[in-house]
Amino acid sequence: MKAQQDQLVIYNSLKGEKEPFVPMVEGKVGMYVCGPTLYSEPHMGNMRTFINFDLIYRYLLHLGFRVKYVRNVTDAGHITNSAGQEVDSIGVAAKAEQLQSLEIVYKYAVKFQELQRIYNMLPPSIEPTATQHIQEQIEIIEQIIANGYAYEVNGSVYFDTRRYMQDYNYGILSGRKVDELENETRTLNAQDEKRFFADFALWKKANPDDMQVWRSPWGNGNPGWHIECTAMSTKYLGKQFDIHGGGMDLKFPHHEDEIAQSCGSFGCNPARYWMHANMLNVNGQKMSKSFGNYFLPKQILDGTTGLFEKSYTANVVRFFMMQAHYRSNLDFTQEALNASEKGYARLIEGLKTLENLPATTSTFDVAALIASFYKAMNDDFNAPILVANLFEAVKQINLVNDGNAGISAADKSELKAAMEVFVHEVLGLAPENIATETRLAPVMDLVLDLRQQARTNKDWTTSDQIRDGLAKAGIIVKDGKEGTAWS
RNA sequence: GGUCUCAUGGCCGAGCGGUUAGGCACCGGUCUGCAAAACCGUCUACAGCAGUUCGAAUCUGCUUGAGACCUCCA
Repeated sequence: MKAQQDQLVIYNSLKGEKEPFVPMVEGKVGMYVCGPTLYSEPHMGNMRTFINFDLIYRYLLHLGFRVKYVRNVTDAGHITNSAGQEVDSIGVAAKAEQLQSLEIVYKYAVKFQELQRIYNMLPPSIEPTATQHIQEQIEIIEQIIANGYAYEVNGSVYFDTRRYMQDYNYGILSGRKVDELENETRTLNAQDEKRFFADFALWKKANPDDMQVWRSPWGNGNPGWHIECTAMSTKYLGKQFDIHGGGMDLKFPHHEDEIAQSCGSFGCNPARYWMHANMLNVNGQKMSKSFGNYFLPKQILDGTTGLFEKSYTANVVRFFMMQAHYRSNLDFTQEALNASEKGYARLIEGLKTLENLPATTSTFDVAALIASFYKAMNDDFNAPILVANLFEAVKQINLVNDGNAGISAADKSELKAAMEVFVHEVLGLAPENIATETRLAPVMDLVLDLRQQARTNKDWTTSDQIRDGLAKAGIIVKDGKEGTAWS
């Protein structure tokens, strides 16, 4: 695996190009990913980012890296809404549901955990929350002030962007230049307090109706939106670590400000590789709460999105996502989902067929095929290419199955092992639940036996009655050369 | 308005100067009581216009269209 580790290339948003991945400590990876804000149930778009980083995490683990994967949970914070007003989203949700902030957070945290299980995401090494790290945030703010890159005004603390720009490059990640940023003349509460429009809050003085308030050297208040990630990534991964990830939409201002905070307090960019996952689209537009074009991850499983005629399993949804690169937009359409459903079935069938293949002599290069799996993933986690290569394997498997190709016993077991690893462990497609099948099998044997009797007697009415009845129950009967199968 | 990204066959999507990516649909075939499913085969596209090159989906310029960010967002 060491050899494969050395082949890994990652697209670094910081430089805008792919580069060989060289971890700070050989064989180890520190990775931080911005998690959800728990004021509502994460929608499918949110999930795509987490599923993509789950893929990345899984492949790093497969390569043998010891990965420390930290993904935070935002359960506090003073933030601004689309109208430019300061709103504590969690507080708003809490008031709307007549609950305390912590109840809201916990409620959605439980849902998020459930979704992670359903979509077969590996739990991160640590899932720290903002409210558990108020002290750490305060300490970093103090350090930034001490270094001269922040100032206090009336119980709030702001990052001094102009001062910072004398020593560092603000905009290094997003490519933004401050003098090109439009100086919006919005009437923000904080506008008067800021020395410069591009300054951002590190600490906000409490409002009278705030549901959550913390004590600080500057009085009661709330931490700014960006500082929690700096505090938690530093605490668990150090002042500098290997990979920082998140959604594309966090690039600016969130990640830009994280860099500023780290440079402003410790003098270094927190991460060596910045990775950004692209958005999930519905009808060509980003899925988001504000557009209202979102649906929940569970709705697609029970067919209640209102967008699609039928439901899809979590594996199909995940497979669908794996067929697009993490840096590309992905359009969620029924036709595409149906295509994935069938493609997924073909892949899994191929895997089953492989097990029962007769061993002869190999007529195709199994080693090269397996190498192609690695080559795809080593090229910036190119899952779509991996999937294409897996289908190439399926094609060969079917050819062997039809007697038009051959595979040796040794190659067969190697291919089987490799495919199972890439399908289940790397792509994270959960093995189908065989427990249900095991329990149902005797019943199905009986039913299909009765149907076979009817067919032998050319009693097509009874035969089709059984077939259609099972179809209604979601069980598809397949008549083949060697008997009848079901699924 | 500023910054940036993208435009690929019926659909979804890889592609990073020279190989039919792949999946689904369609069509043809094998199988089948009929179906379905499965399997095999077929389908050779790169928004438009110029340019660079022996050669461009791939590089450059312009045009048109779409999207993201600039404000909470994964």
